Amino acid sequence: MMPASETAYQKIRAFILQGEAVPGMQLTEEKLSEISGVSRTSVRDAVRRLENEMLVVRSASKRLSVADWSEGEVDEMFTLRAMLEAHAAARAARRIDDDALNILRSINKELKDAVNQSPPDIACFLEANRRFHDLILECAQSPRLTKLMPALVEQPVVRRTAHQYSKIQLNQSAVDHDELIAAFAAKDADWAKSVMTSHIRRAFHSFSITASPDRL
Amino acid sequence: MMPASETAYQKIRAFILQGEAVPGMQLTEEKLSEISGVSRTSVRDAVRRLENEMLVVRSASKRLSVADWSEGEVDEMFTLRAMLEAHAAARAARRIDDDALNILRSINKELKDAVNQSPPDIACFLEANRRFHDLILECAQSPRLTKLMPALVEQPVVRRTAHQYSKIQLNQSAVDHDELIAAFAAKDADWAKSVMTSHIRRAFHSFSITASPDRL
DNA sequence: TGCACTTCTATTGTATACAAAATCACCCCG
DNA sequence: CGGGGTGATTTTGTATACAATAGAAGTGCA
Repeated sequence: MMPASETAYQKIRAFILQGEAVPGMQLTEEKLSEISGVSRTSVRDAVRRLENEMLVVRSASKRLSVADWSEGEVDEMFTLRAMLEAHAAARAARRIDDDALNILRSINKELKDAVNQSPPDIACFLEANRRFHDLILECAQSPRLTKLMPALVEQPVVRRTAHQYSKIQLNQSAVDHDELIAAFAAKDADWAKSVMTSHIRRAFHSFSITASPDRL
Repeated sequence: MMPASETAYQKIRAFILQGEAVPGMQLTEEKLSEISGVSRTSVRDAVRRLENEMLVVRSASKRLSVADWSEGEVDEMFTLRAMLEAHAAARAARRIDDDALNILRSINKELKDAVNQSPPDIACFLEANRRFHDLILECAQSPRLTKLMPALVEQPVVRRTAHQYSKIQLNQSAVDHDELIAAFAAKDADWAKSVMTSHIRRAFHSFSITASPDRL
């Protein structure tokens, strides 16, 4: 049996990321308790975690709401994420072993398979993409980096775009990943860093373009 | 009256940072509850915050202990801090106004006064230093950066060195701050970024040198 | 009508009691 | 003696009840 606070965390997180919640909407602990089916104590625990990931925010008077970030703040998020993931890639390049390298290759194969479905299997793609980046983070062997990253990925705003990626963009991701793998295989930290920076920043701009219709 | 969880947070934090706790030492919620004089509920709240700042860590079996980082992890911490504070300085340079600039000047004056005492007033220095960096962070206007920084400053390990700064090192900090202020006044983001990078990395190496005797 | 003041209600904060899980100490059996 | 299991003890997890506080709604007075 999963701990109640973990249940609450996952349910609330899904509630926020999978579209049932609207950015800016108010949340009460009572409501979240109903949604997740556990007591407020555990909900509060879960909310703490979500606060750190900046999926929910607390107003001056301690009331909770679903995070809603301005365009400028989304820019900043991608900038920080690019900095930190690039740094992680550089560290990983120096530390990665053949096992991890092979796992990366196999994950990226899954990712390509997902892209080549018609239509592309976005859920699978996102899942493989997540595992790919997570493994790199693990190879970087930096507990601090591992702690900081969750606040920079999977923001509420991301869901607006997920299903709008074009096949070309999805393919480009796979190509980027291949080049990252090459950089890792060569143990070239600078190369890995550059590729990762481009990879994240390209995703950012794809995001901006495909997301903007939402704001029209 | 301060909220109980805030009381707990401050007391436990002081307990860890001001030398009563030993890195690696085990902590129980019960013990922390006694130390802080509030119930375990509030202690758990406080502990969550401290976990995010990575001042305490949780073992696989959920037991708490005072964080204890390897040399390599301290290096990584300073590297990340240098990256993020430099980024913050660059943003601040583009956004800072005359009011904030003047406050920075006045804080740095306090800092210099503390250094010029005989012996230098370290507590005052650290306090002014903290406010200086905090104000820059505020001027950077990046909620994410603000969220991430606490995990990169005031680590348990820092206290080993605080009182070992030489007057030369303290003075160099004041000089760095002056140059930062100049960069801000000129709204030169690149300049500010470079100065901040040097500032943090110099502190890191001063730390390494003065801290190493502890490890002999 | 406008505005302060005062209930009343909704929401968060805290303590306590109990449940679950992990660790430890001990004992039994090989 | 040593290993494994079993019961006791410590420690963390969760729920519930109640307290404190913030927000909303109403009320009376100028």
